[in-house]
Amino acid sequence: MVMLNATLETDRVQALDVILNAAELEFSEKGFDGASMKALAARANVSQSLLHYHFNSKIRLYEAVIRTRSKLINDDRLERLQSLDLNREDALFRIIEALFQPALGPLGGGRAYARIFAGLIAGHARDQALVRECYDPTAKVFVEAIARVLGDTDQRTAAQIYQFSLGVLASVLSRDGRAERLGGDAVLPLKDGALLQQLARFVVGGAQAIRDQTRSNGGEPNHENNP
Amino acid sequence: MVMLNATLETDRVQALDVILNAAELEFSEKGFDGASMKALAARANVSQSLLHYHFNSKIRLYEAVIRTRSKLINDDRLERLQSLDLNREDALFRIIEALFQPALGPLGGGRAYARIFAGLIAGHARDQALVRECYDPTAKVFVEAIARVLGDTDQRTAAQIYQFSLGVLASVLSRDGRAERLGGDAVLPLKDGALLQQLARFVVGGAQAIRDQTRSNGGEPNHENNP
DNA sequence: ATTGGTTGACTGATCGATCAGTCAGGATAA
DNA sequence: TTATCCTGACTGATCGATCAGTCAACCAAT
Repeated sequence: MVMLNATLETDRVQALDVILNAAELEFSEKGFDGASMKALAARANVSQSLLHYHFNSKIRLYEAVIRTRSKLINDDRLERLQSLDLNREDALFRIIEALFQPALGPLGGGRAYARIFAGLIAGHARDQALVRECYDPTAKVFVEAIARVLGDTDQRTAAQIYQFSLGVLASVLSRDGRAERLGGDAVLPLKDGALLQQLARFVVGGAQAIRDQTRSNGGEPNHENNP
Repeated sequence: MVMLNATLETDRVQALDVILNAAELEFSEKGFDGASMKALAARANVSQSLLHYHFNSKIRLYEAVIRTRSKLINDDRLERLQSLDLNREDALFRIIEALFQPALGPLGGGRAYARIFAGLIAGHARDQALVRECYDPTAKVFVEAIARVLGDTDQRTAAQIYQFSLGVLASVLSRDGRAERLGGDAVLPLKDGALLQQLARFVVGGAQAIRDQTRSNGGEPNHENNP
């Protein structure tokens, strides 16, 4: 009896999560417009009406998915960042790790959230306000950390490095075996740990290259064609 | 009379192009599923039936848009690549320029094709075969060029660098002012020329960082957790 | 030069299917 | 009872696609 009640209550509490998980999968595979509430409800084993009961509309459900997942990711990101010693030699590398790891790991929703994230990078008008709300605050913290670690690098350059980094991350998140395809016949995919190392190394190398160039130009990267 | 005929003939020849241009804009703004044949036809000032008359189906029209644009971009890419001296000091930088410039310039469809391209990076199952057909051949050429220029770098690593590079490109192509937003209040967007320099510098720095690390590990980047 | 047959470009009307969303009401626990 | 959770039945709108048919241009035969 107690167990039954507990189970029922657990089921009820989990009802929203079941929907959110199904929605995350559906939106990830089909995109917002491609996903249908009917298929989504079938995936969650609930009626389509229940989706509207809990989330009112398709776009609200979509936003809920992103808010939920982005909060998990960004909380993890900030926690990792705060535990870093920014004075260390490899501080930038650690910052990039802190930025990427939460998205790559199980907290990032595995493969489920990947294409949604990549879609957000694409910058659809529909998602702009949502990105502003869910990702900009954490992004600003990381941009400042990057600027500080890179020495006298200004915010603009740091923001660009951050933008580039997210692009690199997105290219890997929604991986479909293309790199392996292009690499040749018998190429095995990297394990996740090694992939993260490779990613961070690439970004750090790129960031330092930009930093060095900017410095040698006296802080003005676009000196050409300037009036 | 002659002029009238000429005008009519010109109009008829351009009809397909008008549709393709309208489709490119519509797909870019709304995505494949978000775009409707009705709105698309209205944009091209033709009847919806004409779209099916010329292209049979929505997906075929979508494929035609990508085939057309990707051919322009890739032909330009290969032409630039072939005119390079890969033995120069800055060969890698030039390769990346050859890879990015055609997508950033007017040949890349301006802003129109940007989000379609970014969407392809996202790796939707629908687009996989199309990417294979339209982009893989040129991609392989660039991967080989990167591998050669980086010295004794294997194809796998070069393919990864290529994948990262496309991610960086995509993050910039569908730009919505986020970098400027994150960079602070009074940040002006970079001019396109300077942006390309910044992009190429970042990628080259990242590529060299990966190359150096791979070399110091004896060509095996993922030495950890390996049985 | 005028006819008649043929083709290609194009459209309006309309199809069945599917879309997101609504609503009255059942089920259940407090 | 009251409140909350949930469903089946339903709606209007919109989707991509198909259809018969219009129109102008061309070609060949007279």
